[in-house]
Amino acid sequence: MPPQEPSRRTGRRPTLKQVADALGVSIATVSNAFNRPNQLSPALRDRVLAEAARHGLRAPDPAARSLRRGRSGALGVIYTDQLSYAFSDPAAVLFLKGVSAECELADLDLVLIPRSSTATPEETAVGRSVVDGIIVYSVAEDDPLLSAARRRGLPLVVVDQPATIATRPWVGVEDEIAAADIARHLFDLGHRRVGVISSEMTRERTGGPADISRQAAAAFHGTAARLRGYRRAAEEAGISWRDVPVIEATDNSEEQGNAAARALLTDHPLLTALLAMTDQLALGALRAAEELGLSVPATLSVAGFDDLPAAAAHRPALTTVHQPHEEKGRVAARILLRHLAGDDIIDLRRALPHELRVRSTTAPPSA
Amino acid sequence: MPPQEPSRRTGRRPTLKQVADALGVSIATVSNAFNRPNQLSPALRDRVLAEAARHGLRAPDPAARSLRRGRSGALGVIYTDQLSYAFSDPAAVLFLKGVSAECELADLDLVLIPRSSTATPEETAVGRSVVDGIIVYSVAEDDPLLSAARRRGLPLVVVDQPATIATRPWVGVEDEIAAADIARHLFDLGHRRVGVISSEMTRERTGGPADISRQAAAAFHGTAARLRGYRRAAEEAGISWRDVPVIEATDNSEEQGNAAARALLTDHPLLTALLAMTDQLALGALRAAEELGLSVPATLSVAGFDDLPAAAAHRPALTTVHQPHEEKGRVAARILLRHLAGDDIIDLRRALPHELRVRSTTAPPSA
DNA sequence: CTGAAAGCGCTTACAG
DNA sequence: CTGAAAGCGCTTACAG
Repeated sequence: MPPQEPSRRTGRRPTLKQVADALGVSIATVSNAFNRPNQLSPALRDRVLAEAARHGLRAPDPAARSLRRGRSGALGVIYTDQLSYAFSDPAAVLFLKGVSAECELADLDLVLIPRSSTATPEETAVGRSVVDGIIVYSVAEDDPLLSAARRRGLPLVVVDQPATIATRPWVGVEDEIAAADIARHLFDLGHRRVGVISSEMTRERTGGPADISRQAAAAFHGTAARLRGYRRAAEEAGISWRDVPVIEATDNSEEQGNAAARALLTDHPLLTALLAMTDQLALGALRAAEELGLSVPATLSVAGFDDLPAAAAHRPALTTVHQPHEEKGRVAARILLRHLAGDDIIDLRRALPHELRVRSTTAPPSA
Repeated sequence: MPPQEPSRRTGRRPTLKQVADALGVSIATVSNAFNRPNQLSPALRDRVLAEAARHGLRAPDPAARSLRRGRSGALGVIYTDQLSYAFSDPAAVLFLKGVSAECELADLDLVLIPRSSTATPEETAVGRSVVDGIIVYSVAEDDPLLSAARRRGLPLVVVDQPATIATRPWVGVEDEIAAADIARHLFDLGHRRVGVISSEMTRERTGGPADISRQAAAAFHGTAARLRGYRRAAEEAGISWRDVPVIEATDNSEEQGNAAARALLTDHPLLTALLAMTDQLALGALRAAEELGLSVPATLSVAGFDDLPAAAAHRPALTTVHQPHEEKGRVAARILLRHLAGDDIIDLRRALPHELRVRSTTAPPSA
């Protein structure tokens, strides 16, 4: 018995077959009119297209075409966190801008893949998206979404995480070196009592003071690498890492930076400088300093990481490490495209340059 | 002859059939193991899933599933401009945040559809995306992408444009009323010589002074409606619209606001207030005033529209009209979802509230 | 320049 | 609880 269920598609879309029947030609010819214009005479093509338009058919059905062709013309992106948070994260917005610019050039859709909010395993969402490859943006090493993406067997490019054997294509910045650079800047200025405002270390948000064992558990590559960089610079300056208080934020917001700075300054009133792991956190720390009546950089130095547009715009302008967020997005998309085209995977790794930007929130300690 | 072309799919994905054959069951059973767990015994389901995992099969092929089911589990968005510009537009970013939050709740992909950069008609991109419906965000009435989207026959919800008969579902703000409100605020303060910094009127960016005939050609609904609101308030205040100079920006950036303010102030040195059609433009005008040494609001009043986060954060804080950008995104997504579910189209229209926010950039004229 | 035929991988109502 | 069969709508290599 033929299954008689009605199509779920709203409004019953027209098909190539309807157009072919109306014209008395084969569906291959209708398909060719859309896909290989020079396979048929201009006159026939015009007739086919006119008839198709009359039926309200603008293009062959995308799902059927994707199935038959084996590719969809879309790139997927998965994000650290809930998808909607990405739009509150200026670095992510710049990154997506870069990705979208490349999609535009290649005429590819950009699919933002949410984390499933349902009770089903997080794997479902990433398993179901119609995409040719996935950009994994700043996702924790132990994220089930990442393993689901890997198991799906689609080409992947990992951004801001160390590449593993399973996913060679990679783009990022030398986080450890960059972090050491900015920490060294503070130590070179003469600071000895420095506090660190760290990003989240694991997917479970604990927050608060983070001792060495907590630091060792960091699953976010970026956090772990920057912490190592800070530590290296401290030890090179002859400062024991145990003497550097580290506080962990629960998300990348100014509010968290503000709260963390207050906590640090309360517990360690002698601190002369704050090393924030992102500009958002640094901007929050700056606000805390202002509210506390501490003048920056005279009484307190503050350094960030990222060089968001807001860093240079802030008064005083924030000393930070620049990284090319938008370019990172472009490069990630380009690598994925080359990967899809079958390029040799050896070349699919790119460390992007970073640069220390000394501005007005850092100075030698006054004490 | 069977076509022998190899599948284009990278890495030869495993299929339900392979798993079924390996186990000696039907592919229907494998499908059921994924889609209707309680259609088979737990023991068999476990065996099927284990075998599938062994083959590296996490989920049924998305394109085939979309074709067969007649729906894809994805929502599309098209934007006014090049897709990558959306990420430089704070209002668009907030809007997308709202859309993505709803996608997350409904476990749907969010597909950002680019404009084709190739020579092919702009219609190709929007014709090919695998989506169940499309959100048309702030697109000009005469945009070919909009007509392409309409012709595709997919459910559409139009945002920030007037709804036409062809696309009833609609979300937006009462632009004309909101614009009249803020203009009236200026006139009530006693301003008589007011200049307008307008957003683009048509898809072709001309820029520069815009006389009444140019204004009448405005194809962007938001621009046209706000202009009408300004005009109404001016005329209610007994001011002839002909005496109100209007300058048109070529994009929604602070740079354009700065340049437009300078041009306006150069040609009309007696202006006591500037009415900017967006906060971005207003922020640029504020910068121009600062660079020109005009004190705000003592010498010059400036008003915006949108109430971006940067408006309240600016010193002095910008007087503007608040509109709920993120909420607009949420509502657009919800309406589309209800539309897809077959809800009565009558209810699918929502005007969102706006609110005048008087802050510190407006005051009575000093002259 | 045009068409017949195979098949992309899946889901579903129904029979057993 | 499990399977046979139909068919979603299309594209392609090839024959004519």
